[in-house]
Order: sequence, then C-alpha cells, then structure tokens
Amino acid sequence: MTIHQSLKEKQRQERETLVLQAAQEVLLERGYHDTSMSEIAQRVGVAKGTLYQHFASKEDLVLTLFKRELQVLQDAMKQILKEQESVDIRLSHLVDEICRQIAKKHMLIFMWRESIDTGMELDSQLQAAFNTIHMNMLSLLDEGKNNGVFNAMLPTEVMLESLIGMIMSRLFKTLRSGKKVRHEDLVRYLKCIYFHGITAPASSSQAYQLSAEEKDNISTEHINA
Amino acid sequence: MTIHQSLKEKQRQERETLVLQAAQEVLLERGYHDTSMSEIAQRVGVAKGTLYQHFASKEDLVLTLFKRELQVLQDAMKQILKEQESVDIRLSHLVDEICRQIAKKHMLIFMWRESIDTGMELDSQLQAAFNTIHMNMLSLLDEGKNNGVFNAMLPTEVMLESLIGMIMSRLFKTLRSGKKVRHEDLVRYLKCIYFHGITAPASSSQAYQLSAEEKDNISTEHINA
Amino acid sequence: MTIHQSLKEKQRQERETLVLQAAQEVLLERGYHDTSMSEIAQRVGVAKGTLYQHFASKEDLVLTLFKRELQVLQDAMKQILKEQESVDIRLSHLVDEICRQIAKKHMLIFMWRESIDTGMELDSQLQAAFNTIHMNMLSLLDEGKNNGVFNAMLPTEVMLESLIGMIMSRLFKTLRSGKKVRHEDLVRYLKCIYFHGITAPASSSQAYQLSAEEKDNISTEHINA
Amino acid sequence: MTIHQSLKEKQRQERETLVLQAAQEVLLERGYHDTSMSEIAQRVGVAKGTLYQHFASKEDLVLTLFKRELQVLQDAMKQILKEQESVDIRLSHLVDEICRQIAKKHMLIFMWRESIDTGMELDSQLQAAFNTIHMNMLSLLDEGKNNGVFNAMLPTEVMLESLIGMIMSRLFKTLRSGKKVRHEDLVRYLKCIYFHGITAPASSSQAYQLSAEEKDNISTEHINA
DNA sequence: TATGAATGAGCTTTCATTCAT
DNA sequence: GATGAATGAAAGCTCATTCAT
Repeated sequence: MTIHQSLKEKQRQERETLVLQAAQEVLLERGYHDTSMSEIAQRVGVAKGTLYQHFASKEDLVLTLFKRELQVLQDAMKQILKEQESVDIRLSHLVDEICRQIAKKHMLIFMWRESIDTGMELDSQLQAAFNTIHMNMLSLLDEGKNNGVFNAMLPTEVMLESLIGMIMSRLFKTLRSGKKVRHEDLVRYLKCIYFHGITAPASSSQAYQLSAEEKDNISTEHINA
Repeated sequence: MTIHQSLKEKQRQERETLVLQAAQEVLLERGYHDTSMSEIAQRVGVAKGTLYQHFASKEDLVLTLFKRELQVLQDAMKQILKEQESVDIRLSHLVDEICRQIAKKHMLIFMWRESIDTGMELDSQLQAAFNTIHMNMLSLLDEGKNNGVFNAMLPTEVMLESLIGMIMSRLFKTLRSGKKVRHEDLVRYLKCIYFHGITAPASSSQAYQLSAEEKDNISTEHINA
Repeated sequence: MTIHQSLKEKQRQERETLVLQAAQEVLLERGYHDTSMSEIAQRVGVAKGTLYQHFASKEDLVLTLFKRELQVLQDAMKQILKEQESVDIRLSHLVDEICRQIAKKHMLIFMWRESIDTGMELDSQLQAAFNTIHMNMLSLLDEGKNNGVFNAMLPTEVMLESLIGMIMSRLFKTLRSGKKVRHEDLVRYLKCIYFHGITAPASSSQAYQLSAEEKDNISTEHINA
Repeated sequence: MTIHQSLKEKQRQERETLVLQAAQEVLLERGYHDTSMSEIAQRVGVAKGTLYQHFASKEDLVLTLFKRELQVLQDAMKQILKEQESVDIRLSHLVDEICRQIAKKHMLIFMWRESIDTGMELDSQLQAAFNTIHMNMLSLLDEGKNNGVFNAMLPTEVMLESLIGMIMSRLFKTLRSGKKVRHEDLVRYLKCIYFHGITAPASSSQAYQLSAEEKDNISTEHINA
C-alpha cells in the first residue's frame, strides 16, 4: 500500500515537473499573459483539466515554478556562503552562479521582471525566498564593507540593487543571442565593472590597476571560477 | 477662424494629454496587458469611444505615450552631448538626466521593459528613437575609451548594457518609495559604482574617492544608514 | 422674404441631392451595413451632423433615396402605360426602361434586394410605391392575358415575379462588368426568353409544346385564380 | 474506447448541427450582418464561447452552413446529370430539385444573394462548389443548343443567369408564404415560362406555338426594339 | 483521476446618434 | 444651421476555470 502510494506519488511528481518545464518554455517564449493553460497542457500532452489537479490556478502554477527556480539558487548560495574565501571572492562566485543559471534559462530574469512589473501578488513563500536571498547578499556586502574590501560609503541596498540590475538586464538576452560575447567573458566584464567601474585604471599610481598578483588571483579564482 | 480652430485644437491637445496621463498611471500600476481601455477612459472621465478618436488602438495609444517620453529624453540628450565637458562629465550628466526622468514617472523603465519583453512590435519611429539614444551613448563610451578615460578593455556594448541595467532596475521604485535615500544621493551612488565599482578606494591615492564637493553633498546620515 | 426662403430652400434641396448621390455611391460600393454615415458625409464634404438635419436616421436617408429612385421608375412607367401600343409592346418598353435604369446605376437591384432581405421596415410610402408599380405591371399582364397575347394559363403573379427575378438578377452586374454582352443585346435576349422561352423555335412541329402529361398536371383552379 | 469516442463525436456532431440550424434560422430572419453570435448561442441554449469551439469565427460558421447546403445540391445534381433523358427533361429535373431545396429552407437564395452582395470572401472550397454547379448547368444548356432543343441564338450565360434569376427571386418567399400557389404548380409555371415564355400558345392546334406571323412580329418589334 | 466541452466575464473596437459650441 | 467630439450600446472574440462523463 505504501509502495503503491509512493509509486503514484512519484508519477504525480514527474507529471508536475513536466508541466512546470512546459510552462517555463512557453512563459519564456511568450510572456505571462500570452501563455495559455491550453498550450502548456498541449505541450505536456495532457488535458487542461489535469493542470488544475496540480495547481489551483495559472498564477499558482507560475508561482510554483518561480519557487523551484529560486530554490535552486538558494541551495547554490548556501554552499557559496560557506566557502572559506574572502568576501569579494564569495561574491564573485555568487555572481558566477546567478549568471550560470540565467544562461541556462532566462527564468531568473523573467521572474524578477514579472514579480516587479505585474501586480502578481507574490505569495508569502516566494516573498520569503526573495528575502532570504536578499538578506544573504546584503550580509555579504556588509561584511565586505566592514573588512575594508568594499566601499563603506556606499549604502548596502544601493550596492545590491545595482548588482541585480546589471545582472538582470538585457545583457544575456541581447549579447548572448547575437553570439558577440562568450558567456564567461560576459560575466568577467560584468564583475569587472561592478567591482572596479568603467573608469580606466590609473597608469601611474595603479589605483585602478590590478597588481600582477591580484590579476592572477582574479583570473584564476574570480573570473575563471 | 484661426482663433476658433486653435481653441478647438488646444482642447483636443489637452484632452489627449489627459488621456496619456491616465494611460501612464494605469500602465505603471498594472502593466500593459492588465490595462484596459475602459479603465483609462474611466479615469479621464470620458467614454471608451472617445479614446478611439485620439488613438487608433490601444497599441497606438501606448506607442504614442512612449514616443512622447522618449522625445523628452532625446531632447535633453542633444543638449548634453553639445556640452564642452570631458566625456565622463557628459556621461554623468546624461545619467543625471535619465534618472531625473525616471524619478518623475517610471515610464522609462516601463518602456524599456515592455519593449523587450512583449512582442509589441515597436513601430519604426520608436525603434529609431531607441537606436539614436543607443548610438549616442555608445559614441560617448567609445570616446571615453579613446581618450583613456574609460577602460578600453571592456566591450562598449557591455558597458552600455550594464549602465542601462543599473539605471532601469528596481532602484528607483524600491529605494525611493521607501524614502530611504534622497534622489540626488541615489544617483551619486549609482554613478560612483558605475564609474569606480564597489571596491574600496585604495588608501593612498584618491582614485575611488568622491570629490570634496561630492562628499559634502552626500548626507552622512544616509550613507551610514 | 419669400425669395430669401426659396433660395435657402433651393440650397437645401441641392445639398440633399448631393447627400443622396453620395449615399448611392457608397451603398452600391459597400452595401447597406458597411456604409457609414461618416463616409457619406465625407464624400459630400459636410459634417456628419448635417446629414441628420436632412434625414432622421441612416434608415431614413436610404429610404428617401429608394423613394426617389422608385419615383423615376414610376414616372417613366406612367408614360409607357399611356402609349397607344399593344400590351406586349408596352411591356417590352417597360422592361427596356427598367433595364436602362439598372444599367445606369444598379440601385434598383440593390433596393429590391435590401427591401426583401433585410428587415428594413419599408415605410408606408415606399410600400405604396412598390405596390403601385406592382399593380401596374399586373394590369399589363392581365390585359395581355385577356387579349390572348399572353398565356392565360399562367397566374399573373407568377408571371410578374418571374420577370422581376430575371431582371433583378446578377445579369447586369456579371455580364456587363465582363463586357461580354452589349446592354441592348442583353435586354433583347432577356425579353426573348421571357416572352418565348429558351426552347428552340419549332422548325416544323411541336417545339414549344408541353407533353400531354405536363398539361394535365397543371391544375386549372390555380391557373385561373 | 472507440465506442466512447464515437459517442462523444456523435454528440459533437449533433450540437454542431443544432448550431447550424439555429444559425440558419437567424440568418434567414435577419441577414448576415444583423445576425449576432449571441443570438445564435441563445437559440441553441449554449454560451457564446461554445460556438467558437465548433467554428473559428462567425464567417467560418456561415461558410460551413453554406457548404453543407451546396453539397446537398451538388449530390442531387450528380444524380440528375446521369439520367438517361433528353436535356430538357434533365434540366427540368434539376430545376425541380433546386426549387425543392429552396422550398425547404430558403438558404440557397440567401447564399446566392450574400455571396454576391457582401464581400464575404467565398473561400476556395465554396467558390469551387459554385463553379461546379455553374459549369454543369452551362454544359446542359449547351448540349441542348447543340441538339436543337434550346434556342441556339441565345448566349448560354444569359440563359443560365435568367434561370437562376427566376428561381432565386422572391417567388418562393412571397407566393408560398401567402399560400396562394402549391409548390408543384409554382415550379411548373416557372419552367413553363423559362422554356416557353409568357406568350400565349398559338390558337389553332399547338397550344404553345406562336404562328409564323407572330414570330416575325416579335422578333422584329419586341426584340429589336 | 483524467478529460475537454462548456462557460461567461471581460476585452478591444465600431458607429449611429446626440449636442455644446 | 453647421460642426465634429463625445457617447455608449453592442459586436466578435479569448481564455481561465469548472464539471459531467
């Protein structure tokens, strides 16, 4: 009986995953409003009604998808935060991870936009997930400011939002789709700008230059990570 | 006769402006798809049909709104590009201007998002306007790279997209709505990060430091908040 | 004063005629439902509101147009009926006249169709006009039957409707538009069929005869009705 | 499974037929433009949306109805053309059939009118069906002319259009609705006029013949008038 | 439990008619 | 009188959701 149930439960999970994958596809192709329950059902190969056995509504379906995606990010983040590295390197790794997930599917960008633009009342769980990520990143930035690694004169919130803005921009859609820039390079440039700005490194004093040591560090650890 | 006509024309313009304002409101609140012609009409206090005397369709209405907003930006940009200042200062002024416009109404952010996310076929005029702005900013960045002011190792496109990403983020919506940061400070921080990155300035030289003038302007309470 | 009034009245009449002409044009091009008051007004070069000073409604406008057209037919008919000719020749002339009017503008066909197909409640005047024409033609046919010129076994109503059906068909639209047949020939063929049928003229024997069986089947009660 | 499917399919067909019947009713009562999907739905007793599960659009619904009706005519025509009878008898049978169908529901008349008057782009299938019927009738008439049965001096197209005009007139609507004439008689009269004209048959023996003198009279006066 | 036809609220758009100027 | 912007009822159509099978 238990086995039977767990088998059924397993099948249920599998179907749910299939639905979420199909939903992701359509969502990314058409956007929230032009995504119809019919099309999702069709892609999975089930009837519309079946979707409603897994999800209470279209919104619920999308929210669930969002949560799963966020969970992946949260898990990766947990690992990165535990690393025995300096803040800047941990932050660098985190950026790598986010960009990697974005590169796979632009779901993160999509979520971020939808959750802001539409009224789609983020339910408490999703809100919490966003908050956790938010807090963790703020902590990282604060730690860096306390350590003298990051500029203490910048409000941490502004630092965070700037980073998210840069990452969640059209960068990946536009530049990657045109095949102009390799993903790794793109991320490296991004981090370079975020950490050091676009101003040219001072030739004489090396203010903006990276020391040879630092360069090695970055190219091997931050950038190539 | 001329007076009569100009009076009617004036009224027409006024009503059209009212419609566009109402549309802007609803658009910002609900997003394109959840904005209904009914609600716009209701807010202006006219009948639905009246909207169609000014605009051929919902899309036309929104596009017109977009064009007006972009025109303001384009005009300001024209002035700024003519300034007899160094590239970094001109770019700084441009960022000021964009942020000022965003602060007034978040229409720019909205436009930028909608124009990317939705298929809403940007008509050729709007496309051209976007391109002009894009080109001008790329020129500015290239000039800076040639002058040795900006980091020549960064691809100009990436520099541009990063800037736009930072500006068009939730920053203004989130931080300004919470009244945590004064607008001027917010812009200053933003530029600081974009130009110099979040890394702490090297102790010796002042490369990453804010000018004395700038420092004074930044109220310490906010920075330390 | 009277002169002044009559001048105004004259202008009024002229404008009304212009409106009716424009209406006719659009009606013929697009059909009743796709004819908009706006387009009529535009073609005349007046404002929509002006139309309503002449006609109470769109339906009234069209009805008035119909009446004028019918009046022309009625007047011509009056002359023809007075002719000192045999019935068949008078009928022939009448057919000529109707076809001539149709050829000028297909308004007659249009009227006939609209007045049947749409519910457009024919107002009493128009009804009366139709009736008058109807009666006159029936009289002509009856006279012919009494004179032994027309086949007395055919119910007059059927004779009339057949004639109208033939005339008001696609004939003029189709054949004339393709320039296949000259108008005069077309009318001649039409009358030939109506008067003599399509059967080949008997060279020797019974070309025009009905079989005995058919004759028996025609119930005399109906024919004499 | 098959049984289950066929049951569903059957129900589907039934409902579709109901919709088409209701559509036919309203169409006949009000004409294409004044027929609303709402009213059709109301008469069937279903929601508006249901109609769109069967037909892609209002036009599609009507076109489908037209095709079904034409198909019935085409099938009957096929049989008639195969008959081993003289052309005039086959044509006579064809007229019988068309009139029979018109008598049942005036859909044929309606179709014929709408297809001419409205721009309703007859889709290629319907166009083809119309053409087939057209061609078959022209062939029949030509055959008759070649056989010396029909008057070879009349253009076949004119013969055809005259016939259609007579049949598709108000005859059935008007006369049948007044119950003045029995259907069979009506058709017989119609054919009598079409085959032999309204002119009285020659007095002496041959019921329907014109004397040579009369013939001359008509051909010179009526026809050449 | 899966199905998919049915539902109906709600959307964009049209246009005859009105009425303040 | 002439004007044409404003009106608003009504149309065709969509799609998330329900529910009988």
